[in-house]
Amino acid sequence: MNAPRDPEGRKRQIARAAYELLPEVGVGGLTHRLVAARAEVPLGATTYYYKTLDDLIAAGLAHATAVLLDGLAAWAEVIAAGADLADTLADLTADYLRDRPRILVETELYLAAAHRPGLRPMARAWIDGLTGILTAHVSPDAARAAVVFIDGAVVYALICDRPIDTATLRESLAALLGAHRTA
Amino acid sequence: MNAPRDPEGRKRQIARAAYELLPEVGVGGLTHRLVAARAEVPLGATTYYYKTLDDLIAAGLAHATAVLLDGLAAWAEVIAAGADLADTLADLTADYLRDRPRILVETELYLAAAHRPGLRPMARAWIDGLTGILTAHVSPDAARAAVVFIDGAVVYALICDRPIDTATLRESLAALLGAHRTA
Amino acid sequence: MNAPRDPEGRKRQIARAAYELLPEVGVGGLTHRLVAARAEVPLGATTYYYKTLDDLIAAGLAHATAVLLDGLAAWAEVIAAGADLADTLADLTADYLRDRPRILVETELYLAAAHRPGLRPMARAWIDGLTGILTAHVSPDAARAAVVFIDGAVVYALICDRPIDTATLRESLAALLGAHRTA
Amino acid sequence: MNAPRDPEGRKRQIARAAYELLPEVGVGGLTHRLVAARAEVPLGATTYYYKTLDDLIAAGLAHATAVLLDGLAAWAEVIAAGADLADTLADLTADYLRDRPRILVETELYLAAAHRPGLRPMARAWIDGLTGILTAHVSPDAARAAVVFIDGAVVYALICDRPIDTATLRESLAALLGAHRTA
DNA sequence: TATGAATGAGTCTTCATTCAT
DNA sequence: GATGAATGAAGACTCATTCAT
Repeated sequence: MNAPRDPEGRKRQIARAAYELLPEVGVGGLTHRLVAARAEVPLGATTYYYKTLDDLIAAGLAHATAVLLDGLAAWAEVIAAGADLADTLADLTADYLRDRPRILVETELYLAAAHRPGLRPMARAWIDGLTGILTAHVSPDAARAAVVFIDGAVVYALICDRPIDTATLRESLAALLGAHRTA
Repeated sequence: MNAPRDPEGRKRQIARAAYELLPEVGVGGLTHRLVAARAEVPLGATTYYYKTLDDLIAAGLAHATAVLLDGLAAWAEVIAAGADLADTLADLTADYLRDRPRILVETELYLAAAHRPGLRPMARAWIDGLTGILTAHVSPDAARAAVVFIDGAVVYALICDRPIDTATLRESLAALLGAHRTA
Repeated sequence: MNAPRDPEGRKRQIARAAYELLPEVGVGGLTHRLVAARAEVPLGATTYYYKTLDDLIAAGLAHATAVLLDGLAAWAEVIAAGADLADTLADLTADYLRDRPRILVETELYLAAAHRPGLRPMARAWIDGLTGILTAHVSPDAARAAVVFIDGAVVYALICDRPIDTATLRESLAALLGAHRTA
Repeated sequence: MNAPRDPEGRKRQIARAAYELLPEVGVGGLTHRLVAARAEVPLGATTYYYKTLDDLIAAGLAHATAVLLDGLAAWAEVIAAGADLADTLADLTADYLRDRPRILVETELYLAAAHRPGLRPMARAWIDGLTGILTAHVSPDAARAAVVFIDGAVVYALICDRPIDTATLRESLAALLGAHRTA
């Protein structure tokens, strides 16, 4: 599908395929063959562009991180737009929680990073990014508390089918953002 | 260590070895061989007692769940003892977050359950258990919000080396437990 | 199901289970476990009564042979009753060909006997038995030719779904029984 | 013997080894390892070219079928040459029955096809092929009867050490080819 | 006598990785 | 540069068989 004479594109295409597969098969289920098939490139291409399986996994997770950060940029805009912070954040979070592949891949990233320190900067990018955005409006502690709560809601959504509803999110986030104010 | 001809003990021994390995190698890294070596039983014993690798993983996670619930019973006692709820909970959580193998295995359980619905009841046991304990003191929504926050703190601790400090935990938990009061 | 205190019956029960399984899984698919499950006896019973898997297979095939010879006795009666030989034989054969498990197990027996000379007497029992019955009415050569044809019809039925029809059987058998007359 | 980097040849070589082993160990006794050793290729090569054991077995049986059909082509020529049909066919059959590996593998094919419908077309190739050849000279029913008889002689030869002698074959085949004439 | 536990050999199969082309 | 072939290690799993009880 992609001309062999576009190395950059090929490499991205492979990383993207790895990213797509992550929520489906998990980090432990990723293989060169699976990625090659999904990316519709020959098997050799996957090892050519990513020397080892770990590299390939890292590439998939890096792509995931990029997507997460893209999403974060959107959050930043909405939040900057100004309405009530807890409200806005609750809405954004509720939307996010409905995107199961995304929260799955985020959690895969976290757990992979827990086992391999090399991946931690990527995992922290989401946390730090969102914390940074919120810090424009509340204290760092409050911001971090909100982020922690949101990540708790993510894992909650993974196993409880029915995620926390928006109203509850709003109330909790309001409480957290309101606390620490004096800190 | 465990004499043959003690099927019950043997089976538990194997499950325990699987449990021990989970934080070290993750669900995806668990193999019959690894478990057999750790449990110091012949390879065949692992498949004799647990027909498939999935069974073996489930056994390890079930053991983990039992340990988590044990821990929860201790929490229940301390909480019942009566001091300020947010204080107590913050202390318990802070201790818990320092037990890296434990929070690793909890997260492994969550992610595994996310992929395999059959494991979800085990994953929910912790959440529901703690929620139940807290519901004796606060509204269900507040209880659940606190639990969500604690689980967020767990994944935070996994990748940020330095967990949330006790004071921040206390303040956040107090805010969450205090909110929802009217709900 | 069978009282442990009826060794003879137990042994027969196991052999019978092996026999039942043969058309389903073939000689190569027979295992102690499968037989134990089918016979509803503990695993140990299968190895207790039949030292080795080969013994167990032989027992199943011996049971099959006994069944085949029983069937042959019925044939002998019908044939002795007197109607036209080719007619009678064609009818009997047509019925037989419709009993797929039976012709499957007969062929399993043949092939197993082809590989293991020790089983050949059992395989020959059917051929020799039927030949003997027919020899009362036609020359040995004609009898044997008819038997050979019938066994050809058996393997034909195995793979062609639709067996040779009775009319064709009758005509062929009549021709074979009529030939060799001078021999 | 066969250089790597000749995929076609390699694949054929493996199929051929499987084919050679079939009369020796039977379908049930065929393993990747056995085939790899016989073909003098590494173990991985067998699974590289034939994804599953079933594929490997099918490949061996397909090779067998090809050999059978080759033999049939020779029969066609001899038969076309013209001498008395029953005579010719009896001679060809007698020769065939002396080739034990060949008749073993033919029977393995039949039985395997009995269990797995996917293999039936291969099993029928021989039957249909020979029937077709004979149909040029006699009625379809007569042709098929002769083929059935020949296959009966095959299984007979497998277990009776001494196959039917040529004279008897001739007489039986003559009778069968002569019958059905009016049909 | 009878049986469930136990095990080690052996099977299929998958895959990361290497390499010739 | 790119790729399909190639392979050896490793894994899950099955089972005949043995043996303590």
